[in-house]
Amino acid sequence: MAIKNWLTQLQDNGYRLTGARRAVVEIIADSRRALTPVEVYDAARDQYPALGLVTVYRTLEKLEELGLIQRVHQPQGCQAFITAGKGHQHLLLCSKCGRTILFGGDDLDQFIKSIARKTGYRINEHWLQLFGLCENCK
Amino acid sequence: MAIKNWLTQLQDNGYRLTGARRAVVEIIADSRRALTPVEVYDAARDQYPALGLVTVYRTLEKLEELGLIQRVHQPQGCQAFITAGKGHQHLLLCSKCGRTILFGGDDLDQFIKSIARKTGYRINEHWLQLFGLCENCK
DNA sequence: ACTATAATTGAAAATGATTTTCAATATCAT
DNA sequence: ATGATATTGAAAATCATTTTCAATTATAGT
Repeated sequence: MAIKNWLTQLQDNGYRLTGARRAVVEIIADSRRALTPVEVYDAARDQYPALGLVTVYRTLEKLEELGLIQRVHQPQGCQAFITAGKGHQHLLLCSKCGRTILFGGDDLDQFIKSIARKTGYRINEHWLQLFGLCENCK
Repeated sequence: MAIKNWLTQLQDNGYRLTGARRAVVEIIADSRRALTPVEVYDAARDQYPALGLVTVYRTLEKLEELGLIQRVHQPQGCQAFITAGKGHQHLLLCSKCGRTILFGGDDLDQFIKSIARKTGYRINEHWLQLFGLCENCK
């Protein structure tokens, strides 16, 4: 029931609940693939036909700001979004069907610490994505 | 002397050597920051004023195809390029000045294998970027 | 060196994605 | 219910990228 929760969060942060937002949230909160704004637009119009693409952009912006979705960077382009999950998460994407798994990754800490030591950088953000074939597609 | 080498590689792959290409290669081969097409365009015109932005796009395309540069995905956008280096490399970017370090990362193998086991995916590509502050900026 | 051929060029136009503007509409605290 | 104000979608504006095309230029063969 991520949908209810997301809607509540929008409201708690001073945003109004509208049909357009409900439709966008329903599509993206439940998706197990990263979706582009246009894909969200097309899917959400089944439920809310008056929806405008501009509103999709604006809603995605707010959901990202609240940390509910994250941008997914792929070889073909970087304008797709997917659920952010709790805490820091990494992505594993199927390059054939797009199905995506989120997984935690604090196991990386050791690795990152050693890079920081070697380079002298203070590392404060990292960003890992894995690509491959899921069980169905391989 | 990466420049000479890059030019040779272009030629060896059947591409002609032109002033425009020389200028683009000189800028990007030596940069320690990721550059957008427009940044390359502006910088390269010092040396070759007749250069067109279209040619920058086309040259970057070829350099990427030859594996000499790689696309850099950043929070602000994904259209910047930087030297690819040899073998598989990861990026460490300074979020303030943009200075970028490339480092190898086969230390990740263990981590990736365990994810593959847990998820059932066959993982064939990965992609890690670290962000932080370099020694000067921190 | 010279020539013929095909690759390459830059300008302009076309495309595609995203953002801005704006008047009409819908939400929600009262 | 009402009114203040956030939100909406359409159209226009903007911005990055790609395509088209005629002119130019690199290079292989002479």
